[in-house]
Amino acid sequence: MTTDGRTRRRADTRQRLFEAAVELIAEQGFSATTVDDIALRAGVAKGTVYYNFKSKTDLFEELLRHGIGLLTDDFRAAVKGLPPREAVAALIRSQLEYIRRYRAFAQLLLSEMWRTNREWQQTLVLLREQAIGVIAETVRAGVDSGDLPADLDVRVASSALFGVGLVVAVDWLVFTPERPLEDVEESLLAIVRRVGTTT
Amino acid sequence: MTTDGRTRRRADTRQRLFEAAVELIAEQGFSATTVDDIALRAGVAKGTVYYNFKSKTDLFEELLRHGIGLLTDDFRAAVKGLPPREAVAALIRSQLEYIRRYRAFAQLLLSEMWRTNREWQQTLVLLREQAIGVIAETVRAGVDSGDLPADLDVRVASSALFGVGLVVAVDWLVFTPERPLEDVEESLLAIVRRVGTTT
Amino acid sequence: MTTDGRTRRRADTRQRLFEAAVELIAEQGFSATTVDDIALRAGVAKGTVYYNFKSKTDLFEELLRHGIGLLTDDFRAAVKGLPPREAVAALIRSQLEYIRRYRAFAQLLLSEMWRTNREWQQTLVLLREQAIGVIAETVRAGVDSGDLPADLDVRVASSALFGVGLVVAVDWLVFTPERPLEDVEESLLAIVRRVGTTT
Amino acid sequence: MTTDGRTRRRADTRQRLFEAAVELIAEQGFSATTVDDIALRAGVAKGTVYYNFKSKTDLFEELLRHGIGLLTDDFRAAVKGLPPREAVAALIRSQLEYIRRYRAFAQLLLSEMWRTNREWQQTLVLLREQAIGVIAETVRAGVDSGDLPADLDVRVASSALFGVGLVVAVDWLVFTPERPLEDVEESLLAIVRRVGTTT
DNA sequence: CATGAATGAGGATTCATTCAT
DNA sequence: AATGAATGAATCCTCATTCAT
Repeated sequence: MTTDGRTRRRADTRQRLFEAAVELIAEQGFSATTVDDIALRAGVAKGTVYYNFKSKTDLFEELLRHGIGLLTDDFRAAVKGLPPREAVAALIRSQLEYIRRYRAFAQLLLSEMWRTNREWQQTLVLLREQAIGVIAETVRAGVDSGDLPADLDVRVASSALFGVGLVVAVDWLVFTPERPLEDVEESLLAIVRRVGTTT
Repeated sequence: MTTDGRTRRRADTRQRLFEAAVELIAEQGFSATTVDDIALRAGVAKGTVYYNFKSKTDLFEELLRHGIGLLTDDFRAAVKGLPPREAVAALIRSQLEYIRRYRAFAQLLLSEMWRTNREWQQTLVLLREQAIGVIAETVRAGVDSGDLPADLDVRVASSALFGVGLVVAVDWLVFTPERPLEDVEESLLAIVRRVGTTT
Repeated sequence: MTTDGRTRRRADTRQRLFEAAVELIAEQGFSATTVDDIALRAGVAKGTVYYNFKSKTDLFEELLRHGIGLLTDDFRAAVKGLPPREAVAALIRSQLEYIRRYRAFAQLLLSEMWRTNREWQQTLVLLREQAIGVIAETVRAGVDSGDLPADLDVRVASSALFGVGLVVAVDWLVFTPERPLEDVEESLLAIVRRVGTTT
Repeated sequence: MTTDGRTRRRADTRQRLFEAAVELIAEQGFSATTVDDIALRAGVAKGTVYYNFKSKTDLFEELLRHGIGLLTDDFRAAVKGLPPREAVAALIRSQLEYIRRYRAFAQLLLSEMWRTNREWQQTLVLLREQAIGVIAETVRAGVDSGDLPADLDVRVASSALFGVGLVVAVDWLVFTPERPLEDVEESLLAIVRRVGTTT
């Protein structure tokens, strides 16, 4: 049908724009990436970017929403039905796999997450809450079940877990991509176990 | 003497420009920060920026050099004469204190360190080597002395240590600045010890 | 019949587009009014504008033709069979009523009539001639019949009459719409009588 | 002195930009006039426009302020110390001379004054008040002195006087510039006297 | 040593127009 | 008869850089 055809065409275009934008912004940052670059890499005319998004900033915010949405979904799927101890390991694995798959998006997050005073800061903080929320639920379950120490600050620990996972994974992919994922996973697990028992 | 007066005045101006630039770039990123912004915050005329630096990029590179130079100096001072085990702890403490003091610079590093394709990438990688080099020397000494496991990948471990310290400290200062430094230090030490014994 | 249905539908659409365009152009001017705006206010898709008119300029020119055509018709109907003196009064009344009814179109005329260098200037000057022509015929009849002074410059007087009627009426509708039409009519008549006797 | 030199240079540039902008906007309207056009005609680089004005709209608003300021000054100078009857005549003469001298600005006013919904509408209405205010003072003095009928609506009469003067003068300059100013002045005076005695 | 007016290349955004459905 | 996704030229605006003072 006409409507479907049009809808699909438009959705395709948006997807292409997302992909082009993620890569470029990961490499160069938001401001250094031009709308021309994005359109060129997506293979559409510049005007098409504006037909599909209100502005460059809008495109970026939707991108953040989309990317963190996927990560949050992965997190939820990973912990589903697992006992606390295994759930934490599953989250780490899930995060690593996500970052390996969407490396550009992860780089971009790493660059923007601890900035302040950017237009999309509010959006980003909210999205961060969302992703860290899933980790926090898992950690809390661990605390409740006695698998993790009762005095653990759930918020702080979840935030740190997220951040450490992000740097370690990105550092891996950027500087020593030949290391196997399992190796990195092992290091991260060691960190978590340790943190769990001391803080 | 006149020359001295001028030299001092100029050094002052440069310092003011450094400080203004660091803060702004930490908040908004390099591209989003304008030379006008920098001059305004430093309280000088725009032309003065160009009287003191060849270009905006040049200012930024000198900034990186200056900032990482200080950090490297701190690292060296911290480990001086210490046995391996204590030296690692001293590095962590030193990094935390540095970041608490030059928080904006740390945010800026966190944002730029894992980017690719930026003009100053080469400079930054070199500077990173410099700082991580000090950590690596210490870790290697630990391996040699048997305080750290013989199969530890020194390069990887040092890089991770640097990255984890950076992200944990910045996350701390941005999201839970009320936590005492000792608390954060404790968490980082736990991580390091654990990593040391497993990887 | 199908054809009739289509024709009527099309005529409807054109009328809706005219109305939307007149209002918007009166408010903001031709250049500041976008085809998107027009389509939106008319409640049709953008493509529909181009299905019905060759271009934005074409729509505007047809609009001018249509609007001034109506005015000229009103003028002709108003003076039909009247003696010169009453005919001038009838023209004024007619112009006022027209402007009250098509206020947006009048504003638009006021804005465009004394411009130069616009694409449709030629069209507009022609249309202006047409409307002023009717006034001029009436004035000339008055001169011929001795009701108006023999040395009156018919062209100049008619042009001024038209212009003064336009500003006074629009000023009335924009700034003091509560004034009754008769009041405004009275002022205009006073002007005309006077001008008639002096120029 | 340096500061003076700079200040003067800048003021010169602004003046050149004003002159270029007035002419172009009078011919084509605000939206149809590009900043490139303005810069080109003023003989400066495009960036200079933005160094001197916040935006194209800002330039236009300052232009309106400047132009109507001059007119208001002329009005005040014209009526200074004159008895009511002569003062009105002086105002008309003053307005005509102003329009002859700044014809482009007058055309521009005629085009924008009765629009609605433009960004600078508020500014323009205020400026209009300012100019009409001087006329109103004079008219009121005439009413008070008995030179003008007691039941005259001062606001309405002043507004109409201003509008009629504007349209008659512009019509004159656009369509019959060979007519001598005195001729036009005579017509306007006739109008005013008549209006004065009837409304 | 410092200034700030001016520049122009470059980047974000708009919008009339086209065209496949 | 109508639609709306896509286009790209035109436009507004920004900003690093220069230079005369």
